[in-house]
Amino acid sequence: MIFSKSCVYGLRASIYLASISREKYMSIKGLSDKLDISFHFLTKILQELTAADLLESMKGPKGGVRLSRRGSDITLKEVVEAIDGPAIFTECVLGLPGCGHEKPCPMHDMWEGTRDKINDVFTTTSLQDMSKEGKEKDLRITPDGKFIWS
Amino acid sequence: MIFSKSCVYGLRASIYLASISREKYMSIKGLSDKLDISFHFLTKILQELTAADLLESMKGPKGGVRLSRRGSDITLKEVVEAIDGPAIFTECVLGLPGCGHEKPCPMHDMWEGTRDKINDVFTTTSLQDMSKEGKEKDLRITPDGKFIWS
DNA sequence: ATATTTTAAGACAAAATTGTCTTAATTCAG
DNA sequence: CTGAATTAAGACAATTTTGTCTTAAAATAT
Repeated sequence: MIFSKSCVYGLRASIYLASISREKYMSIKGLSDKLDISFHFLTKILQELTAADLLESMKGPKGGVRLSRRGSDITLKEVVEAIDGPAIFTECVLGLPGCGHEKPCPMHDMWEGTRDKINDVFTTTSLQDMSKEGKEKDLRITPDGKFIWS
Repeated sequence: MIFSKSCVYGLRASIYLASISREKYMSIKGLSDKLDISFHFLTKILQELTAADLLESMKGPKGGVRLSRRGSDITLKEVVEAIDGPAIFTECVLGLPGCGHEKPCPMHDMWEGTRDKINDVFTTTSLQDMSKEGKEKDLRITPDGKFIWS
């Protein structure tokens, strides 16, 4: 899998959050029900996004999480980096430290262009782009078909 | 990391094998020393490549492993698929089963082009391409600088 | 034939990831 | 102020990945 499960869950949750009002907080329990993800596990993942200042959280009744900025202003790359780190956007395929233009590995040249493309699409795509796409076309963001955007 | 460690080790080993004579078998011990990979772990990985008919193995003195076809005729994709499976070349970023043109997820369109590009470069690049690149330019395929192609 | 070298196979251990649970801290409602 | 709802934090368990070790099987050389 290209991203860890944590990262996929983080993407699903943040894309969904971009589809609802940013005024109110949404409870993690509500999110975990909606997205069919274990509540406690999702809590831990969202804490990472909160620590990365992509989400804001609030305790107590009426508490929950919400995007800290407009969905149009948060890129998919930011979410991925907050959870899986920057490796996918920067790292050598063979995992060689310091691999780069100066000191490449044999796969460097064939991979660099593709890696840059991955970086590009994740940098230029916002959470809002994804939530809009999903909501307008009524696409699912969970394995089962039960998910609804409303 | 984009590929599992097993997969990276398998790539390093098969690229190296493409740089030497296909007549003789190279012992896994020799490979593991050269590539600085645990002997037993590498053995298991190479068994997967042998099971996938990318390598041939021979027991006993003078035994070892060698490419089962010319290095120019084995793609990087075959090696990756034999170890990590086809997911990276086919799978949805959000991990949704059945995600595709018919039944996409919100990320499908933005990802498909990049995924196809990954598929392309791994399909059109052979083990020989990589070993030639590495040998001619004397590039490393291990983290330390001790590796030598000769 | 026998001993040596080497891969094959699989049990086992360690580490990382994924998932669960409990307790504490904070916020809101009455 | 008190109680209920909710996130924060971290201990713990399960699973997967990574790595090690032992024994068996096969091939070579003498």
